[in-house]
Amino acid sequence: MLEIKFVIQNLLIVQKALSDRGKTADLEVLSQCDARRKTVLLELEDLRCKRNTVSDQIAIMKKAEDNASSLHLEQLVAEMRDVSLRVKSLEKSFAEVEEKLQGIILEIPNIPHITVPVGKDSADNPVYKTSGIPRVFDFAPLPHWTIGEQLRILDFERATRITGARFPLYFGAGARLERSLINFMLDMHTTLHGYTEVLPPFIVNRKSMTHTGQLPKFEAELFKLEGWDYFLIPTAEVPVTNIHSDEILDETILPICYTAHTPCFRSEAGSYGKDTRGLIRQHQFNKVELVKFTTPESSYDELEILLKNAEAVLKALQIPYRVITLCTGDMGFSSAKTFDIEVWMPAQGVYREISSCSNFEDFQARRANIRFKRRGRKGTELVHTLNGSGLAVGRTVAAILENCQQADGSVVIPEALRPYMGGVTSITL
RNA sequence: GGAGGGAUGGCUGAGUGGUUUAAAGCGGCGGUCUUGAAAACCGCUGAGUGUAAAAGCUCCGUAGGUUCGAAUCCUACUCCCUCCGCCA
Repeated sequence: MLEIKFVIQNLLIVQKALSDRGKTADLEVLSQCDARRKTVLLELEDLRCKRNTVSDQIAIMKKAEDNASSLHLEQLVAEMRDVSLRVKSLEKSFAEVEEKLQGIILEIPNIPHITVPVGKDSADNPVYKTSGIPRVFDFAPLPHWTIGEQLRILDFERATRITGARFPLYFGAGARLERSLINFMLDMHTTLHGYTEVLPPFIVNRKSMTHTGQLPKFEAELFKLEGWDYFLIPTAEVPVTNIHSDEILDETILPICYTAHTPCFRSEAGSYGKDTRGLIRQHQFNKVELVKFTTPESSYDELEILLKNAEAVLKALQIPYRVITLCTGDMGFSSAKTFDIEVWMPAQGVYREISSCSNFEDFQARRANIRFKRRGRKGTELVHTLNGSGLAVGRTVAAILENCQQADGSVVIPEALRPYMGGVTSITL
């Protein structure tokens, strides 16, 4: 959420940010509401002040029990009865205009950072860096779903029987590969990169979803629990960022770095027909997430570090990837700047997103009321929040299957992962 | 599911209708003393909004209600704790 005061004072900046994103918002109505809010509040505070002072007077008079002033007292009480009614009616008007204001401001996306390239969609995302050289195959590489089914470690058909389309079902070495990757990633981030491991709830309330920006605008993307105002998490970002909502943190404990493995649930509304095969686009998938809370002045340095921490996983697995900077039109609602890591998928011959690392600046912190206090300074400031996938686990399995496949149909396990696989060096039938 | 207790500032915790603008302690900041530190002592110290700075206003789990006036009384809800039952 942007600060209303900032939006009112910088209408042109916000207008440009919106159009760069290819979005619109009713800023006209917003400034009207803000003006009305001010008028109502002014009158309301005036009346409340009067009520407070006269009520104190009444208290003093009652204590004095001065009979001579009892008539005057009755008059005052009668007058205050009227004032009180007007206060109530103004409070109602205030609440109404405030609600309208909140409704608008909650649906305005974050302002892209100055370094974010302006562009319309994913075609305009510039490459930030490339790592590793795609392997040259002396046979036609198979897509991961074919490899997985041939090795009998993935079974999409039976998964459909259990639930429906777009749910995963792993067997044997496949299930173990997924589990190994989760442990491998968590171990790397906790021991090498200084993150604290967290195991959060997989179901959150409406407030938490609003804090991180999934709501109120994107409810269609979420799975909601019937009979509850609870949702399945689409990413660990939601529960982990909300760990510190409504808190005032001490400057000295920043940055706070958390890593968490959770399953993620997405309805993938509007994605019918996209990536219908394989592990790329599922309603349920595992992800290891990285979340940071930082001071405003360090958040962009921390974003670079976060990105490197995520990259380190693919580097260790020796799988080629590239990093792109998302342009204004392709960036998520809450983000000020996002890097996507895209892993090489040889069967399709394309790079596919496997991680998304973002700095939200104070956008989520303002919604979630996450502040920090500097030593020896009055007042509080909003923290900056960041997060990134480190990495999407299902997609990593897909990348390993495709990049490490052999002519005989087997898949060689990357060396770094072998200790987690009980020393297994390759998956064969 | 049944019974009872509770929710107050960064933390602990007093406060059952009005000159209390929420006591006190801890923590934090500053000072005195000291070569330095600790201890002791003194002072300052909730969050927002608003202002040039003030004043003012809001906030005692949330939402309503009663009242001239509510942390305090009433109603509903949420969450937490204890005990019983069930249970991985």
